[in-house]
Amino acid sequence: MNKYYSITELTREFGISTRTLRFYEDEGLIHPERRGRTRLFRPADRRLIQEILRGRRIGFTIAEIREIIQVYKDPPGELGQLQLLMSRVEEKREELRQKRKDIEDTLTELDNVEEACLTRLAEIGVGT
Amino acid sequence: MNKYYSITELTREFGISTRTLRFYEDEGLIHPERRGRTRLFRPADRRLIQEILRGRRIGFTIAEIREIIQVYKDPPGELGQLQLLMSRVEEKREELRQKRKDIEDTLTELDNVEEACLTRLAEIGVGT
DNA sequence: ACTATCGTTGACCTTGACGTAAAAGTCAAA
DNA sequence: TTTGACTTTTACGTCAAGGTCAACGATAGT
Repeated sequence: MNKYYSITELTREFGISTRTLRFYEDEGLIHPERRGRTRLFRPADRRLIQEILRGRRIGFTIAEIREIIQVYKDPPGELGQLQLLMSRVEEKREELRQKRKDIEDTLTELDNVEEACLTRLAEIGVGT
Repeated sequence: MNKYYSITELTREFGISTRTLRFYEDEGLIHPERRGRTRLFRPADRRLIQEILRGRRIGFTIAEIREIIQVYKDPPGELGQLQLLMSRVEEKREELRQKRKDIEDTLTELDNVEEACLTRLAEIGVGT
């Protein structure tokens, strides 16, 4: 009893549009099955979509996401390709570490904003 | 002796184009001084640009960045505005925390990719 | 005087990631 | 059988964030 998800089922779950999922298929990120013309998504497709959306949230482009998926599907066998891949992976990691630091800095900045707001609220609250 | 930075000085430092800085001025993010028509950037402008770029790296839109700058320049005095601001800040924080988690998950995933690469390299190395 | 380098404005162009609308097929419930 | 909810494809539209190009001014070096 292989479970299938319909397209709208998934759009509801993930808060995206059908256009987005069809677009991702056009872009070669996903390959749902078909019954006639209708798309049928299996659990594996669903998990892949989750990963795509995670990539999207952290700012990867469609092309980058496609590349990552490719690597998972069939990792390069040739030496030069492997070395190239590893150096690109290292680049990405550095980028992500920078991004994480940016986020942490911004989070503490938001702490300050919040504190300033609370102070202000207290002032106003006292004044009335 | 108030130091000034020229536009190209900053583009070189930050790896962006003059178009980008002029665009940011058009968008009201920065307000460099002028001598005639030429823009003169002061250290404060430079620091602001750094923060703008940090916002950009973590995926904030121009509009969001402008909003944040606004809050810093003059925090709202009215109660309702303050409460609105605080709830929006809380939203952003949640978004950033999610993003941070996404990044951490992806970083460990990249660890795995790298390891797989190394294994593969060893195989190839041994095979030849 | 000529050339380089750096600066300006203004206008249109491009790219990514979808949105939206048209026209039509499928299937279940009332 | 008609309505409603779902699905499809094709195709043009949009929006953000700049890129690119033209035409020009100021300044410095040779």
